[in-house]
Amino acid sequence: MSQPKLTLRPAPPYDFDLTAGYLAYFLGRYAADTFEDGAFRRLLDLGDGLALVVVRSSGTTESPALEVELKGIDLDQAALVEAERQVAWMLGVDDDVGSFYRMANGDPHLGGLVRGLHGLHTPHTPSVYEALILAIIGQQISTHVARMLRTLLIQTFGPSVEIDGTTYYAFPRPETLAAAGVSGLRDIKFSGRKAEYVADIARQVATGELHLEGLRALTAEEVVQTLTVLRGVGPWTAHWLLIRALGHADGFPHGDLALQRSLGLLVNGGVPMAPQAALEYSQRWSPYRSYVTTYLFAAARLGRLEALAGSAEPKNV
DNA sequence: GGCCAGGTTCGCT
DNA sequence: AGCGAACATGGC
Repeated sequence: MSQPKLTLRPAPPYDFDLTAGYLAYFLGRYAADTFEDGAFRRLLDLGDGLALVVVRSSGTTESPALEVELKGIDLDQAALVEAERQVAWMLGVDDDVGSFYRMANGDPHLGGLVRGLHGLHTPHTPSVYEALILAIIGQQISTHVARMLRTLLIQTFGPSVEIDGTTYYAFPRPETLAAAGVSGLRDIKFSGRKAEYVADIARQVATGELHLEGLRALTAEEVVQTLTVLRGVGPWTAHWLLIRALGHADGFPHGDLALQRSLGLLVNGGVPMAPQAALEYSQRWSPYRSYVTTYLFAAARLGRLEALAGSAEPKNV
């Protein structure tokens, strides 16, 4: 059993604790991702086999370095390269926050938000498919319930392996979810509607009818157009994927309740902004709205948003 | 128990 | 086009 190691050098500034923490929703464990005791762990499904990646920081925010360990299987060179690519993508190591910071520092509301989260990069899901399934699960339900459903999905249908006494789960393959079908998903407490959406998309991906990775070649507008054709996918989900799966810089899910509240705290005297008002207001942050969204969610999850609340008068909504 | 929660679809004007 | 209601589930 080989245990290759490699080093990643993220684009500074890069705060590993913040970025990996955000990926795990600052809860230590979230779905297939864990970040505990300074180590980010995730079981990757490389097609040929499963590989547990363990990542730790060996640098600083201004001079970042990550040590990556691969455990659990004998990896050939191609799998090694693929695992490295996926980890780097997940942890946003190539994400360059410099131009966003320059914009934010000239903005009356973003300065404090950005300073408190210095070095947070946007993390990504390994596949577009994973982000899509996770996003649909998260629609309209509380973050707590969403977390429960996501964990249940992964632990029921995800490929797993036991390493050093701990069981790790990779994200379920589309053919597994397609086979589970609506009834299999209903068994793990999905609503009928969510079960239909997820089973249908999994089936389309499994058959090759839907090629989600192909979205990487498209513009943001084309991505939204393509995705919203799918049943169960609206503007919120499409924009969420721009940010979390595709690494676009200017996604903005203005239909998001939490985003409307966060924005209200930041710029609207605590009054949540209506979706259209939020969208219009956000134009001034283009083309960096994905970063604004990520930083707002990070601040909210860390309970820091109230401290940043501006004194601006409520705008008409 | 009733109400709400990090939307989307469907059926009405 | 735009608006309201239904959808289903767990937690407070």
